[in-house]
Parts: sequence; C-alpha cells; structure tokens
Amino acid sequence: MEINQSFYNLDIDKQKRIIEAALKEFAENGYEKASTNQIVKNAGIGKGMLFYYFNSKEDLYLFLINYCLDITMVEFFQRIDTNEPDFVERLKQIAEVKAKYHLKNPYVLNFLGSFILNEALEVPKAYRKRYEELLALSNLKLYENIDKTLFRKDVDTDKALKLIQWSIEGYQNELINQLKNQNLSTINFDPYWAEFYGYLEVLKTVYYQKEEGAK
Amino acid sequence: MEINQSFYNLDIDKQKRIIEAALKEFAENGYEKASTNQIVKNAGIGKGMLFYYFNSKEDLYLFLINYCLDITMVEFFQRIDTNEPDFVERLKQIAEVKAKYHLKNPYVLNFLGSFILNEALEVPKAYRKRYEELLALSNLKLYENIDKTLFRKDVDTDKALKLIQWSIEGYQNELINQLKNQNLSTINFDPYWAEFYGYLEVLKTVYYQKEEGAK
DNA sequence: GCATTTTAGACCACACTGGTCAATAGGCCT
DNA sequence: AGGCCTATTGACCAGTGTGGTCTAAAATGC
Repeated sequence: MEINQSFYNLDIDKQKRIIEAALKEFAENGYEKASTNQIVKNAGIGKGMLFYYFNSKEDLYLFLINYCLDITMVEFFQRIDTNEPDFVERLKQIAEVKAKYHLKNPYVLNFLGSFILNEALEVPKAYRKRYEELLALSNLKLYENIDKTLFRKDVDTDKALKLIQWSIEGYQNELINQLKNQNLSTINFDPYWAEFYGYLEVLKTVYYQKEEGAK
Repeated sequence: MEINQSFYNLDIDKQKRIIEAALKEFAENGYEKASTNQIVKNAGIGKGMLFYYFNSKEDLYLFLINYCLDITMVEFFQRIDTNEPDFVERLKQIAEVKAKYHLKNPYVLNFLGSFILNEALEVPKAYRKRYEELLALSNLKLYENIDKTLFRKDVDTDKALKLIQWSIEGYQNELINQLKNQNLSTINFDPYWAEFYGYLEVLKTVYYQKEEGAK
C-alpha cells in the first residue's frame, strides 16, 4: 500500500476534497458498495487520477483508515487534558475538543465507525489493533484521575459515572439529529453551548455531594 | 399498490421469512441499493415469487412501510400504559414493552428509521404523515400524566426529564452494542434487567425529592 | 386426469463496476 | 521553439449485478 507522492504535491484543498469525498462514500455505503465513480465525481477529478494516486480501491480504503486513525489521535485524544479531576468538567472539555474535531473533520468519525463493521475486505490486523488501542485510550482519557469524592455517597459512583456519560451523549445525539440537515458553518453554536452547560449544572447538582463549607 | 392475495395464503412463517428478509435488506442498504436478489435468497424463495406477491420493488417497499407502521402501533404504542405517573416507572414499563416488541420484530425499528432518510423514492405523503403521528404519539405516551411533584425542586424539572431519558437510552444502546453479534434467543436477560433496575433506582435517588413521611 | 394455482430459476436488456490506457495539457529546462 | 517529464482526462473494457419476465414444471383440488 504505497500512495503516489504526487498526491501529496496537490494543494491541501484538493487533497482534502478527495479524502472527504472518499470518506463520505465509504462511510455511507461500506467498502463493497462504495463506488469509485461517485468518489471521483464528488471530488471533481478524473477517474484515472484516483487510481494514479492510490493504486486500487483497496489501497485507498487502507490509506483512509490510517489517515483517520492519525487524525483522531492528534486532533482528538492528544488534546484532552486529564488533569481536570472533576468528571463533569472533564466531559465538558471533551465535548469542546470533540466539537472542534468534528467540525474540522466531518466524516472521519463516521468512517471509523463503519470500518470496524466491514466484513467484505479483511483489513490487516494492525489496523484493528490500532483501533482497539484508541478505544482503550478513550477510556483512560475519560476516567483517569477522576476525583470520586465529589460524588454523593448514597449512590454507586460507577453507576453515576455511566449515567452522566449517557446523559451527555444523549444531548449530543439529539443536537446532531436536530442540525442534521443544516449547513454547520452557518450556525451560531453559542446558544447550544449555553444549553449544554445548563444540563451540566443539573448533573452536578444531582450527582455531587452538597458542598460543606461556604461557597 | 395491491398485494397478491396468495401472499396472505402462505404459512405465517413463510410470510414472516419474506418480510424479514426484505426489511433487513432495505434497512441495511436503503431503497436503491437493496437487492431483490438478496431478498429472495435470504427468504429462500424463487425470484418470480417476490414479483408475483408484490408487483415491483417499489410496491414491496411501500407494503413494508405500511406493515411496520401497523406493527409498531399495535405492538408498541398501544401497550404503553399512561396511568403510571412516576416518570421512572413509566420508562421502565416502556422499556419492557419495547424489549418484547423488539425481540418479536427485530428489523421493524431499523427499517422505520431508515425509511425516513430515503430520498431516492418519493414515498407518498400519507406514509410520512403517519410516521410523524407516531412520533407525536410517542411524546404523549412519554410525558402525559407525569407527576412532576416527585422531582426535587432545586433543578429544572424539564431538564431532569430529558436527562433521565437520555440516561436510559444510553443504557439501552450500550446493551444493544454489547449483544450485537449474539443470538438473542439464547440469552437470559434477567441479569440485564436487574442491572437496569439498579440504574433506575439511582435515577430516582438523585432526581426525586427525599420522601418526607416514613417509608 | 384435468384445470388451476404456485413455484423456481433461466433469461433479458441494461446500468454500473473497478481498473486501464492512449491522448493530451501544462510546466520547466535549454 | 522544442523536448521532456509529469499530471490529467474520460472513453473504454470485460465482468457483475440489476429489476423484472416468462416458460415450464410442480403442486393442489376436484
């Protein structure tokens, strides 16, 4: 799997157009049903070029896996700061990082989600392993160094952690659903962040201990 | 769109096999990329029969929409009892009904979710409208006749309702994810229900007021 | 044994597939 | 200008899969 150097000589914009067209097509249709014709059409390049840069559909797919894993590591996981011991604050930070990552790389997450389900093409084990490592890292980034004493003592803290996490995912999913058909770059997200922070406050109120000292 | 009477004369089992094969294929691939060849293969019938019972791919699709809407109304919504004013108990009941419905009709929900996204075939408006009505009904069944005085007063009750709902969806999604590749009919769900009820208790503890009288 | 209904799958024209390649366009050096 | 190299296109290829048809056989009922 070797990518032709000339691909990297393209304008960054053109590279991105090609990558995004491919990610989208694969994410939406899976490896087998994805059409290279659709990809070149959406990318606005001639058919020949796709096979000149990448040698085959399969190589393109493998390249994309690599690309997405790299991007996700650098632009998502490495930006999460695990020094924050307050779980809700941690999740807030993660949400902010995730939002930036998602706006910048709209199809990466969808693609990564779909590549695991792929059964048509046997992906080299190294890729699957790297993906597993990402998942493990995701747990670390979530739970490492969390101060559990903040939580009220009359409920199981691990259950509380889970419930909080699901609550936040739920908000995010609902938001994604609402904004599905809109052009993300024209949206002012401030009110949504405000709403989100409101929910976070509720979570703190109900799951955390009452502070003992004065505030 | 008229279905050949002879379809209804089939054993119920065969009818179900055909319907499920079709639901699965459409749900997984969307209208256009779904293959009638795959459907007949999975259903174990000859190609001719599919077009004998239903006249065309399109008619089959419309029949399935109808079928799923009916099933969902009868086997899901009509079984939800809105007399229970305790929100968490209501959700518990819904979860139980939903589980039965899902086990009995594994592909119906997926199919209904995918048919809305369909853009290839313009589905008659009546179908979309019925779907909208289902969604509206779903809100009714969820929130109608809920006793809001159970909730603690230091947080916004509507936010609390949402958060509880998302928590429960989160648990369900995680469970579905875990069990994805297993044969559902061989699973003993009791421990999962126990775990689920454990989470519900936590939700009551944190979101409800402390009871004032003795218990 | 006959008439009717079910059934299977070979078959059809056609659309689309991943991939190739000859022709060309464009930049750069002399 | 001309030569050279790389970048680029899209017509083209054989092959596969498409929704749908139809013939001929099997099953059913009488």
